[in-house]
Amino acid sequence: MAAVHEAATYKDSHKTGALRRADLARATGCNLETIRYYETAGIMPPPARTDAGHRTYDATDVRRLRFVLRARELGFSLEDIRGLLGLGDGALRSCAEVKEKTETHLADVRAKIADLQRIEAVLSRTAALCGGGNRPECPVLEAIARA
Amino acid sequence: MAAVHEAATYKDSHKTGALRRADLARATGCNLETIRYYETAGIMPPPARTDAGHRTYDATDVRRLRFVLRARELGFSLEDIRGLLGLGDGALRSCAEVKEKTETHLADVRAKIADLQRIEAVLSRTAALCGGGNRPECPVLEAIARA
DNA sequence: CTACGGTCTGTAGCAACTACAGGTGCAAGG
DNA sequence: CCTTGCACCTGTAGTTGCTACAGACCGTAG
Repeated sequence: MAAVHEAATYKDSHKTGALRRADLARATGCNLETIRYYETAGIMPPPARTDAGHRTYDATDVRRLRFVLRARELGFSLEDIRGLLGLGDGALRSCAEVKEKTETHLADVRAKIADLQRIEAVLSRTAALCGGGNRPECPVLEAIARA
Repeated sequence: MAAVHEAATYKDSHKTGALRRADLARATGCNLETIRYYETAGIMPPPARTDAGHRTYDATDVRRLRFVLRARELGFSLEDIRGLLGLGDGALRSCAEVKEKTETHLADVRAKIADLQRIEAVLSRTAALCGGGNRPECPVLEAIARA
């Protein structure tokens, strides 16, 4: 009675609260096409469809997609995430795997930070060489070449 | 006369000291196929060829490729590198461009470091939650979900 | 009834390589 | 002389994680 603006706008065949692909995208901040991509990539399950073949999502999908996007932000690969989502594994064994994956990934992240810090040092030293003056040769290029 | 092991092993048509693709790869640590890729990508110039069509390189190519690989290690894109290699520009204008590119890139690197440090903090906090015990639910997954 | 917007599918494109298939050339060993 | 075996040639497909487009449908509002 109260839900006038939600009612009967998208076929009777799904209950109130069902989301279209664009709704899921808006709800999560995910790109529209990425949702379909995640489906083919086995990250999101094949959703229910309306009679017309349109995908419908619910709150569970929103939670799952938010989890995925967050894990991506943290730098986990889709492969990792497939593991984290634990496709039909026993919970106890999974838990150890999750911890291992997290720690492996943490080590990767730390290594990457160290790399970038070395790079940062080289670049900032290098950029400082060029005072913007009109020297005959570019000290930046020479620094890179000579590294 | 003295250069027995180098002499006449790879056609007379090139001088002593000419390098084959594999030699260039070895001299620079670059992957064999990447050299060809850099050629099509406009990073390395099309090299001279033997009568049989085999590519030949020299010391200039070694220097150029080393420069490219070093710049890649520092995180410059191929696009950037094309710019750094300055395709036929005047040197003075180029120099300012090099400085600008370097500083832009430096800012990118710093931003990436900051991102990764945030990620590192989240991951290490998260991993610490799981003591390896046999809790019913995985605290790592919940931490990611709830972020 | 028609226009417009959302959805559907499949496919191509991006970076920056990497790798393989199928063909040729070339030098040395038997 | 022939064969073996390697290095090289080309073109093309695969990788990761998306993003975007074309062309066809559907469904609702005016």
